[in-house]
Amino acid sequence: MAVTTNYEGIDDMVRQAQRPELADAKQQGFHNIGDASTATGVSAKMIRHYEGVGLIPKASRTFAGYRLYADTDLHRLRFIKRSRNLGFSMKQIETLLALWSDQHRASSEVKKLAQAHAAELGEKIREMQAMQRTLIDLSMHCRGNQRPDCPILDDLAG
Amino acid sequence: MAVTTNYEGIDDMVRQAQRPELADAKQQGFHNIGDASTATGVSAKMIRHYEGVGLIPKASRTFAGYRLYADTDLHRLRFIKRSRNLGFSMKQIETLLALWSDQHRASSEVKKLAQAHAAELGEKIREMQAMQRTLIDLSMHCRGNQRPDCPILDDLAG
DNA sequence: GCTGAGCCTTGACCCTGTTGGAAGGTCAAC
DNA sequence: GTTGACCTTCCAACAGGGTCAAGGCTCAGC
Repeated sequence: MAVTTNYEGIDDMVRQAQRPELADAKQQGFHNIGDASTATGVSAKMIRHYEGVGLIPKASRTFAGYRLYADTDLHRLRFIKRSRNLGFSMKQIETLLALWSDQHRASSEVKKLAQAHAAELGEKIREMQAMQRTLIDLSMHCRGNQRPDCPILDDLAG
Repeated sequence: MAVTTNYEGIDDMVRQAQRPELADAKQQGFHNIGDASTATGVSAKMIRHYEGVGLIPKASRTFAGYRLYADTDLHRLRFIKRSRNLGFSMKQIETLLALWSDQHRASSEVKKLAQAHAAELGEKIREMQAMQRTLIDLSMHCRGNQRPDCPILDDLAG
């Protein structure tokens, strides 16, 4: 079927140049998804998800289809992980990543984002504290014994 | 097709006894879903949802299929609404409703649930406060000007 | 009594945001 | 050859919000 002669191994060489074997890639400093996961603390599941929603670039693949990650990718994943630990949403992290990649960003933009998020947190904290205060208050007025009368339920019932 | 003679209006009377017209039902003190929604502050959408997940019993219907709610149903909806305002989860509310309906419950059970929820809230509040403190701390060290150097991003990057 | 306008309700479906899990198949390594 | 890691795809959770087409209800006008 081939029009030109195929020297043995040529196809393999071409393929390998584009889509390496896993062992070769690892020797060149790449990581598969499992290694990337343990190295960053981000689950493999979430790494795939982040790729799906565009938070990280599409990973290159081995010939067999395994994802490959360079050190810069791990760096990015750790950035995401730390941002999530601070409670930033995916959308906010998207912005943070863009600002991080932009060498000419103004630090005021980052500061504004961080402060806005801190304010959001403060709002939620206040709401939850109000709930907590009400619950504690109701509990204090409930004897909590074997009797059925209960001010907590009475309050919920109106 | 009918085996027996049908006196005029018999069918209507039977039907109406089981599945009334909306106007008749309203005159008897029932409410359609829109009225129930405005009376309780629970959206019609969520009333249907609560019925779907079994939090409230299946509503009776008019002949045309409209849901009908008695005052006891509104009472139950208000109970749910107040519980949600205090941050109880659906599962917790299910338990609260069961306790509410149980005339022989011990108030200690309700108190335990309320205190457990208050403790959960406290845990979340502490987490969010830690996030907030870190964010404020980082922001204080960021000049927030036109220069690109930013301790916030530096920290996120590790 | 009839018709149309303008609401209201119905069920079904998709979307939010983040993560876990399961199924069914392929690959690598021991 | 077996086992574990990885692949994709689909489903689930939470507590709702939004939208759609189809049909019911009410009231004004004729």
